[in-house]
Amino acid sequence: MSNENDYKVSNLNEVAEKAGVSIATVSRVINNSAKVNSDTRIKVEQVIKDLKFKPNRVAKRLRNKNASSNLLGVLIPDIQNPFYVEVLRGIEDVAYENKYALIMCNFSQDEKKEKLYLDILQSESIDGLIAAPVNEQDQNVINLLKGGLPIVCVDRGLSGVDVDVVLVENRNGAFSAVDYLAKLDYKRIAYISGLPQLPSSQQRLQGYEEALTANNLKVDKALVKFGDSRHESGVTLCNELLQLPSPPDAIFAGNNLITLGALETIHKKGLMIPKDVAIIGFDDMYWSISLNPPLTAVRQPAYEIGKRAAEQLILRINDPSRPTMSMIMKTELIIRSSC
Amino acid sequence: MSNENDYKVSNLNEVAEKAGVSIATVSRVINNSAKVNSDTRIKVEQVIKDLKFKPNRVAKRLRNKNASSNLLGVLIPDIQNPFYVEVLRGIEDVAYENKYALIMCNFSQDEKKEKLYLDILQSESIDGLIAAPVNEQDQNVINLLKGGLPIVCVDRGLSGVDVDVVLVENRNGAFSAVDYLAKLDYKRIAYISGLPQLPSSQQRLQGYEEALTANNLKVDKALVKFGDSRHESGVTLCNELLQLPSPPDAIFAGNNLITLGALETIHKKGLMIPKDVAIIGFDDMYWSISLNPPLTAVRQPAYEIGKRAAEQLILRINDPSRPTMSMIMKTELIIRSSC
DNA sequence: TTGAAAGCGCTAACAT
DNA sequence: ATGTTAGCGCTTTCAA
Repeated sequence: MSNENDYKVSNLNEVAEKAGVSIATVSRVINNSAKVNSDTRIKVEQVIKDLKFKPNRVAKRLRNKNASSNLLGVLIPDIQNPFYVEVLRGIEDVAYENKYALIMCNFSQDEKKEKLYLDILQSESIDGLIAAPVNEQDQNVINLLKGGLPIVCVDRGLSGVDVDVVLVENRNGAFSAVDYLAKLDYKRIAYISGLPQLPSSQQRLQGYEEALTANNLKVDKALVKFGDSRHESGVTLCNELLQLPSPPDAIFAGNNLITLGALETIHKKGLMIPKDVAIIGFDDMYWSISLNPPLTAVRQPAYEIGKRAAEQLILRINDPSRPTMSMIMKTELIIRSSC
Repeated sequence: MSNENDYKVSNLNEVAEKAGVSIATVSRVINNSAKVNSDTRIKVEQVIKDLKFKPNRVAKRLRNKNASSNLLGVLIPDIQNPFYVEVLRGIEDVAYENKYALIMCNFSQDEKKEKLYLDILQSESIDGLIAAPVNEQDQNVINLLKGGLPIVCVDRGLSGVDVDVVLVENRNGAFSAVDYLAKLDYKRIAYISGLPQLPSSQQRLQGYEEALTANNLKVDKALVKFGDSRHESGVTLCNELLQLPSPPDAIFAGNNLITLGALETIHKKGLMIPKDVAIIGFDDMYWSISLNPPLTAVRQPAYEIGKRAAEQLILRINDPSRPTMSMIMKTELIIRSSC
C-alpha cells in the first residue's frame, strides 16, 4: 500500500540507478572510502540529497561485523537516582561529540532485567558498554567482557577480571562525612545503607565504622540499617531509626535517594534539622542548597565520572589491547547546614 | 585470534550443523513459526542451550523489514528534568512488559542534536517512537510520521498532522496555580517561562494571564520572563525579577528546573519564602516536601503520561490504521507552604 | 516435517 | 576510477 505521503526509504540501488553509477560507487561516495571522480561524486551527492537517502545502519552493521556500529550501550541501575542521571549526561556529551548514539538500559537493580538488556545489547552488536554491574561478581557483565566486548564499569567494579573502572573513593568519602559529624560532637551517628551487596555500600560502611572508631565512638549495630538504595527505603529505615528507644542524633545517608527519603520522614515527623536530628548525605544534588535545611553532603563528581568513562571506552574500542585502568576520583565534602 | 576465553558468537549455521538439521529448521524452532517434529525440536533446543546461542537481532531486522525489531525510540528534550525522567520510567515499564528495548535519545533542546538522533533512530529501523518534539512545527518528527513510523507525542503535540499525543491541561494547571496565588492576595505575580516556542510554555502563559484577569490583576510585561527551560535560566531570571524596582511578591515558575533555579536565587539572597516572596512551581517532585519551604506545586502525572504513551504506541504499532487520539490529563494543585 | 535458496542493504575484495 | 559480486545472519517461500 502506498499513498502520496509515502517517504519511500531508498537504498543504494535506487541512488545508483538515478545517478547512473554502480552501488559500489555510491557506497564509496558515502564513506569517502576511495578515490571517486569529482564529477561523479557531485552527481551522486545530488541524488542522495534529492532522495533524502540515509544509509541503512542495520545492513551496514550486519555486513561489517568488525566496523563500528556507532552504538554504545549504557546499563544503569536506577534512572531515578540523580547521580546516575548526571553520569549519563557526561557519557552522552562525549558520545555525541564522537558521533556515537546510546542505547540506555535501566535495570532498576533487577538482575533479570539486567540480563535481558545485556542480551539485547549484545545482539544489537554495540561497539562498547558502560555498565554499573549489580555486584562485583556480576556474571552477565563478566561473560560479555570475556567475550571481547569493550566495557567500562562505573560506580562499581568487577572482581577477578581486568576491566576499566571509574569510581570514587567511597571509603574516604564516608569517612569524611562521619568524621565531620563526630567532630561536631554528635554521639549516636546512624548509617542508612543502600543494597548491602554493592561494593560502594560496603566501602561506605567501612568508612563509617573507621570514622566512629577514630573518634572513640563505638559502632552500634542498631544504628546501621540496610535497604535497597531507593527513596522508599530511606523513608522506612529513617522511621525505624527515629523510633528506636535511643534514637540517633545524626544520620549518614548512603545515597541521594535515601537522603531524600530520610528528609521526608524527618519533616513528616515535624522534627527540626539539625537540632532534633542532623543529616549528612552521600551524593550532592544541584538543588541541595534549596532543601530544608541546605544539605551538607559528600559530592561525587558524577558528570565527570560519566565523561571519563565514555572517553576511556572510546579509547578501548579503538585499541582493545591497551592496558586497563582504574580511575578513582576524590569526593568533596560540601558543608551547608543540615548538621 | 582466539583464546580459551573466547565466547564465540554462534549463528544459525553452527547450531544447525551441531544439531544435524538445516538452518531453516533451527529458525522454525526459535520462532515457533511452523510445525517441527518434537524430537527435532528438543535436539535443537539442547544445542541452542549448549552454545548459548542468541539470534542476531541485526540480521533479523535486516531480513524482516516488516517484522518487529522490538526496539522503541524515545526522544526527550532534557534528561536533567525530573519530569522527563518520570515519563521515561513509565515508558520503560510498559516497554519491558511488552519485551521492547528502548533507544533513548536526549537532545537537550538542541534541534541539530534532535535531527541526528532521529536519523539514527530511523536507520536503526525502530518499531515506533515516543517523542517530545522541539515545537509544534517540528519538521523532523513530522517527516518521520509521514513516512509511516508509528509515533506518539508527549508533552507537546504537532500541528497540522494526525498524531497521537499525551499531555496535560497546561492552561488549566497554570490557571489554578496563579488563581491560588491571587486568592491569597498576592498582587505582583511573576511568571518565569520556559522556552517561548514550546506550546506548553504558551499555554501556561495563557493560563497565567487569564488567572490574573479573572482576579482583576493587570498583566505586567515586566513580570514575565522567558528562558530556556533549564535550571540556570531559573537562577538568572529570578534574579532579574528580584532586582526590579518594584519586584514581584510571588513567582510562578514554568517548570521543575526553573523552580529549583529560582529557589536557589531566593535562598542565596537570604530572602524568606513566602514572606518576602512566594513561589509556586509547575511540576511536582517527590522530594518537594523536603524543600525549603515545602513547595506548593502543580503536579503532572508524569509516570502515567509515559505509561499511556507507551501503551498507545504499542497499540498503534500493532494496528497502524487505528484512529489517532489525544489524551489530555488533569493536573493537580499540591498545596504545601511556599505561598 | 524438512531442506534449499533467495534476498534484506551494505561493504570490500577483486576485476576491469 | 568504477563495476561486479560474495556474503554478513536471518526468515520465508517453494519444493521435496
